[in-house]
Amino acid sequence: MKLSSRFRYGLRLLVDLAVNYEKGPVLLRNIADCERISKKYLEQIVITLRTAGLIGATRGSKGGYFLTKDPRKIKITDIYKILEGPFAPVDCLDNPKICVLIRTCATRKLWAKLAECIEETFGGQTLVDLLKK
Amino acid sequence: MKLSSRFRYGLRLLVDLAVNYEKGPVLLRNIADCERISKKYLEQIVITLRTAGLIGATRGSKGGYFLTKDPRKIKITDIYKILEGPFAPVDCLDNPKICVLIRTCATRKLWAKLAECIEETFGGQTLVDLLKK
DNA sequence: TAATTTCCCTATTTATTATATATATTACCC
DNA sequence: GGGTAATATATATAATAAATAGGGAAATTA
Repeated sequence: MKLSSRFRYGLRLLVDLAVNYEKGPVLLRNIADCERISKKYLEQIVITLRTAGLIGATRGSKGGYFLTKDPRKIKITDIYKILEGPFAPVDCLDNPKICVLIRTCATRKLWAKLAECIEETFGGQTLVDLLKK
Repeated sequence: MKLSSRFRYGLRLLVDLAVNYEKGPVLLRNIADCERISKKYLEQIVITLRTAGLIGATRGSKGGYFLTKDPRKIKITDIYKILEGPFAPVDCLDNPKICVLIRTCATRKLWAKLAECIEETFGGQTLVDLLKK
């Protein structure tokens, strides 16, 4: 089980924005260089985050991206849901219909437990909690 | 974060073998039909499990696959390592060299915590623990 | 010997991930 | 207003991984 780089990159981007919170918008180019990520890939990720309302943008010179709310109020679990999807490690947990074998499935409970544990690991942590290190 | 179907299928296959433990070898064809999995894909998975020493096989008519040891002694974590790989949700946890940003990485600790939690979820559970349901 | 089944090698399809290209739109500043 | 710098958007391409498929060799049973 690996985290998607979509989520990893997105999270790091948000950390960068958190550092610069209230210091004005941050250039995507800078983040891409700093984090060694393709700027074009970041653009895609940024769209998702903007649609979700986590970040805003201003265009033109002196433009860039910024958090729309206090990083103390942005939970890691929210970011996870947006970029990584549901916590369930298998699709059939949330959509029992897609599996014919639900009744006899010996592993279902284990997957549910796994989903819980992942969510709990993030606990109530927010973006600022990541900065404290 | 999703589990690979490689691991899910492999685990279900092992559960089937556990049910038939000491009742003689099980046909791959039967498992494939039962579990609605491509037999050819199962063949690949089975090779890995056999190489790892978890299962054995006999060819020819009346042949098939079987567990090489008591299902009470086969831990889920072992199967995970064989089919899914390390518990770390990112590669840089086990191989710090592959990432240039280790020193400044704000998320590293979180990933370590996640790896632990995944391992602990499986706890000491074995194949038979899955059957009890 | 014939039937059955694993074993093994290779090819193909499909899906996901990541990067690249090109153009349009917006905002700032002189 | 015009130039420049940045995001916005759509699409194409490349790279990688996941899953399926084919065919035949080797072993086992009867």
